[in-house]
Amino acid sequence: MRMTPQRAAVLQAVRARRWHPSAHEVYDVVRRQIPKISLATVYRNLEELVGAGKLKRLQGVGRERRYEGWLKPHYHVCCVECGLVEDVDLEMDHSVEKRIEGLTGYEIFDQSVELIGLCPHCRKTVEESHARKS
Amino acid sequence: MRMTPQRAAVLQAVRARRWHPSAHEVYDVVRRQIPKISLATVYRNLEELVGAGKLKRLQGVGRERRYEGWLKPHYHVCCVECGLVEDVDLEMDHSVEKRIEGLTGYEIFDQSVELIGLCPHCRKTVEESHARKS
DNA sequence: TCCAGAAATAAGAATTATTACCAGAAATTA
DNA sequence: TAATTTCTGGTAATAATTCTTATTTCTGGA
Ligand SMILES: [Mn+2]
Ligand SMILES: [Mn+2]
Ligand SMILES: [Zn+2]
Ligand SMILES: [Zn+2]
Repeated sequence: MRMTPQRAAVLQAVRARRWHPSAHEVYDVVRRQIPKISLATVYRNLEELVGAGKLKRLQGVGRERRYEGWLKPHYHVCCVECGLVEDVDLEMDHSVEKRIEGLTGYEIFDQSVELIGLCPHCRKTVEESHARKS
Repeated sequence: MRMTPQRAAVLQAVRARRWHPSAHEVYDVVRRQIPKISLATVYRNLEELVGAGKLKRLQGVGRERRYEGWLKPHYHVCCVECGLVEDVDLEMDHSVEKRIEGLTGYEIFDQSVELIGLCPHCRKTVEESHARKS
């Protein structure tokens, strides 16, 4: 796999922050650097970088596919209200993997854990609207 | 929410087996009972049943949205090779939820855990192709 | 250095999954 | 019964992703 300017820009855009951009969001970022880049090139390179193990694909929260530059396994918290998906910097517990390998006969090599709830901001909003009703 | 024949058939189709059907797969099943049912009705009712807490939506593995009739929280094993998603009947560990609530300020009320790997069948296929190469 | 693939690109068409819309049917209410 | 509400089937529209094709860029050997 050649490292073209387009491909490098895509990789860097996803790695940049701890962020989980969709293809279109990556496109918007990369376009500032390479204005003529095609959306199809972004899609293609995202998938190729996943294939090469340089990016991960997020288990779909929401409609679009999202990508991940932080390769270390980690938990995600997802807000059902605003759609935010944030990383949690906490050592992951892998003990369940072994147990499930024995139970199912699968060979497990990764784990995707999303904690579903309300972010601090939406929590406030929801509590206020409850108070208004009662 | 009225329980119309269409809605009941959709609910029953998802509950039937421990399976994770897409809207179109539900459509194919329900159509045998109600041949004139519209695909839009299936989509609409699936979402309404999720809203009413009678079905759950699966965190997207693959491109279509999948639905779940087994409401008890449980682990899923996903095969990267063939796309199979299976239930694991094992009591879930909820201890991490509390820890993450404290850490992030989120209010967590659900958890979605997918164990990514190879199903017993694909495992065999992959091992054989490795042997052939060497 | 020049050339012949091979690999990658931009642009846009096509495909797929989902949602929106609407007119009429069915159920509910007064 | 008549008015109102809810739901349905059919179809059009939208959004995300993939495919196609002509063109450009790169690489390794003559
Ligand atoms: Mn992450
Ligand atoms: Mn399940
Ligand atoms: Zn939020
Ligand atoms: Zn498999």
